Amino acid sequence: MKKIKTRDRILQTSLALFNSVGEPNVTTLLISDEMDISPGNLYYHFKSKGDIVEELFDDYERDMVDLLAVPEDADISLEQQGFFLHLLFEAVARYRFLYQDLVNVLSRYDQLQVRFKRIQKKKMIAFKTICESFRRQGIMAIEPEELESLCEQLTLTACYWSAFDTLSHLDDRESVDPGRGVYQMMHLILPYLEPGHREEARLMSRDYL
Amino acid sequence: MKKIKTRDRILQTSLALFNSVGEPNVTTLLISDEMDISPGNLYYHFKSKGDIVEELFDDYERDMVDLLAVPEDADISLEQQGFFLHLLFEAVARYRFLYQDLVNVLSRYDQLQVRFKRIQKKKMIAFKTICESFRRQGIMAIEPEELESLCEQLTLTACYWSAFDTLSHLDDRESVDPGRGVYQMMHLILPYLEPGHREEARLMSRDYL
DNA sequence: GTCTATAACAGGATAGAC
DNA sequence: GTCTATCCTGTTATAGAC
Repeated sequence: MKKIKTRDRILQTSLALFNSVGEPNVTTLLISDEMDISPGNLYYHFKSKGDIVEELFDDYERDMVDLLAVPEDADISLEQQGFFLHLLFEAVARYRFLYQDLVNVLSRYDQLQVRFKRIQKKKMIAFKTICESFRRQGIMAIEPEELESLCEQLTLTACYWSAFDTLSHLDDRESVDPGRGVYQMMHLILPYLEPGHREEARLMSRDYL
Repeated sequence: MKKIKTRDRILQTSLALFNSVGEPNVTTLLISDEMDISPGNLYYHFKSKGDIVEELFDDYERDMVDLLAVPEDADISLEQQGFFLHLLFEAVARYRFLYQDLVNVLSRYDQLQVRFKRIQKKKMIAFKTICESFRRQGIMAIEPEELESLCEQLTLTACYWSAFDTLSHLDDRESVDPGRGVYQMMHLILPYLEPGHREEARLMSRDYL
């Protein structure tokens, strides 16, 4: 029953508010208000709002780098891939404020831009590695040109699905179900799987609905 | 050689600035400065910045409604579909400021939210209509479940491709090439086409690169 | 570490002269 | 229609007491 340090509570509260009403709409005053501390106290722990955003981005980056370290020449199963996608969508959902106002946020904190792009590239490479593994195992049959286009599509979808989903289905930004995203990603891959494995993957995808 | 009315120049300049640096980063002062008029003059023509955004949105909505009026039971060719996609991406690129900071913009002008969602739905229906037409003509073979997922994917891609593309490839937001987007959309459809037509579509898609 | 008060500033918007 | 000057508000950030 340890009590959480104020500094950490600020990060926690900020993340929650950013995700629910959008980073640009969250003022330092709103954060301190929500926590029942004074604005001055907030500025004792962080020298600017940007610092809070950056520290949250650090966390995001760490999570992503860990997750995207896909082994180069392992045999990845369809099931493992489903699990991977699940974790990926969860991570994205945890920091969805970044994605919801991506261009805006990156334009105001431009040190983040390079780092974000680097992560995007890592994602794309991870997808490629997985597909290559599938191909080696005879699970997938795909031409190089299609592979390129598929991986771009997977990266785009991983990036924007949650924003798209909240936009079209509900009006509150509180809860996001990663399942639909995983389902959608699997359906992108499906057509390129060998007929036998395709059925297996289709059945698996339905579990995520 | 008629001279353009100030009111229209404001709309024009605003759109250009919104697209290039993002709507939230454009102040009314920046707009008037760019046009070499006074801020007061701007407010003579529009009672608020929001009004400018709304009027631009009106244009966008009109363009979209026109474009998305796809005839229910016509036989649509692959070529017509390519042309349709081309026009769609051009329209989206013209108003890309909306998409780049979608959640943010829609949260600040909430009258737009409903209208935007309505357009999104229209897009999805247009894609469905086209696919149904392909199926009737024996160009496409697809299960209902995949059709649903494909149309969602097409809608998502139409929405976010340009933002994604500018993010990953260049650093300036001035010019957007709609071609890559069309190519990518075609490659989403490709796997569901009948083998004969698939080759035709693949060749066609390359023209857009 | 936390508070209150307030400075400093930016952006949206208005008033009134020309 | 257009200008200059100015107000108002919200937001970031700091100073100094407790």
